[in-house]
Amino acid sequence: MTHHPRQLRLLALAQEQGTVTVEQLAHLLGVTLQTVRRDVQLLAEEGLLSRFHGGVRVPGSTVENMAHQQRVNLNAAGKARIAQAVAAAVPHNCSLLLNIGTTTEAVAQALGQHTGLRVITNNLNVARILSANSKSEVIVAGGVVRSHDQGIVGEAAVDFIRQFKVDIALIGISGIEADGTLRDFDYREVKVSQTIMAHARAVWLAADSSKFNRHAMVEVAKLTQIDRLFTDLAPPDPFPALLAEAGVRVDLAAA
Amino acid sequence: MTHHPRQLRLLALAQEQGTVTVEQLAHLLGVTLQTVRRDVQLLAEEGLLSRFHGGVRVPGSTVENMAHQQRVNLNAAGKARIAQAVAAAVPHNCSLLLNIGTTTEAVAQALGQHTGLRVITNNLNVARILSANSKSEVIVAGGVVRSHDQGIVGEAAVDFIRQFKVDIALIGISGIEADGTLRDFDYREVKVSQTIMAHARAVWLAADSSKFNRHAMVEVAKLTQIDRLFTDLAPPDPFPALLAEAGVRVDLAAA
DNA sequence: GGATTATTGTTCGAATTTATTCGTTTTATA
DNA sequence: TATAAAACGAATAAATTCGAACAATAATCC
Repeated sequence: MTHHPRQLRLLALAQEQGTVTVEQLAHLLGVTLQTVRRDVQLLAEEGLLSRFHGGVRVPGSTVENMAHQQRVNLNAAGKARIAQAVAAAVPHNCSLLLNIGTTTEAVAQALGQHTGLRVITNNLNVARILSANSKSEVIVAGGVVRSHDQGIVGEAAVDFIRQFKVDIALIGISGIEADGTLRDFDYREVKVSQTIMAHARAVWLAADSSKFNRHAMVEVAKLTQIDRLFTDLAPPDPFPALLAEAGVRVDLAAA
Repeated sequence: MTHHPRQLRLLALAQEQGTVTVEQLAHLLGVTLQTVRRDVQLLAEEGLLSRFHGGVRVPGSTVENMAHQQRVNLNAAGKARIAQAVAAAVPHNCSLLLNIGTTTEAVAQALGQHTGLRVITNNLNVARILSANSKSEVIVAGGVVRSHDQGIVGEAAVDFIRQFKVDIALIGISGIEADGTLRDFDYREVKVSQTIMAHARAVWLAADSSKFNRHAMVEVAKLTQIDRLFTDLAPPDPFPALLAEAGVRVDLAAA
């Protein structure tokens, strides 16, 4: 006798939301609190869930990636819309390079239904999300794992990525400045991102509205190197002019 | 005796819908609940269906994703004890290679408090677990991600690992046979494991009691290549003699 | 055609699951 | 720290589902 479908739905809900209250679960599943508690107890005993007073969370979400989880939640709705737009633009059976960033992770999630993709990434979260989709092949770059965001950086990652040439590079970024430069915080990550861009036939940038005029130290690239920009709100001045001048096609994933 | 057409239709319906209740099936097939139950019992015994209270599901639709989690729970207590023993034997500030396997994941968990470790792995779960511990450096091998267990296999991973030479290789394995061979199921994973062993000054094997006399296809190594074995129960005959002959030091992590 | 076997439907007690109630434990707030 | 509110888990009753036994029907064989 295997799990009841309701229990699987419960697990899926927990996976989706990260944490869910017992009350939410009872409402979403259409059963009483007590039934939810029974299911939760069972699933927790099997190690499929961790529970806390009032609800459950996916197991193994330590304090460490909570900081990361919170970043994921920053403008989550906007990122999800961007991710949907990107996914809609990505054809089946093509090759992709994805770099580090919560936006690219959202895109990975949205690419779950694609078939025949070949995805190369230096982001362990992207690898984990996409490898659950057995219809696509996931290749992860080797190198040192950065603890705070599970990103792989360093010379080894750069060398690894140099082996490939893909259809589309999908880049997330920390900030876009008014002078038309894309910037990031970590020097090593910048090296990887530059390599990714150099080894793709097209470069797409996914950046939610909070990235405009946000300052970061290290220059990754110029806007002119970008082919398409996916964002959730119309960029503020002076970016529309800059983008037009750089020949960047802008895809607005509005609410 | 082959299957009744009705049973084939039942299977098709289950495939279509993912999950179906017994009642739905009775209605759709135009037979009584009892007949459906008889069919369902038969098909479930043949492994063609998984049943739950009230209905059935195709085996391995949603459940497949949980397979890994469930394997983690197999003899979880034994694995945890082994992991503690291994962690106690690993000195601080040393370099390690960890391969794929739920036991090595348990070890990774147990190594969380060590400082100054340098860990190289082809297991994304190990990387995730250990990268949360910022006092150690985690290096992940590059290559194709195997979806069912987040392991990295293939030529790229082998090449990557060849760059290093570490103090200790910690190996998990699928089965240990009575002829003194260590075996695994996936040919590509075997290649990685062999490379890991070749690039370490000492080879430690972590294997819970269920691995003895368990059959797997591909030979990874001989017992003679192992320096230490960590297990949770005294090995059955003829392994004590074999281990002594091979000069393997056995560490028993008993309850 | 008649006897035998296999399959399906019916009935009913056993087992499982769910909802309700209530005392206990945990968490939040003054 | 004391108090109130919320969440938890145990117990029980109601509802649902399961499986076994047996009768009815269909299929097969001589």
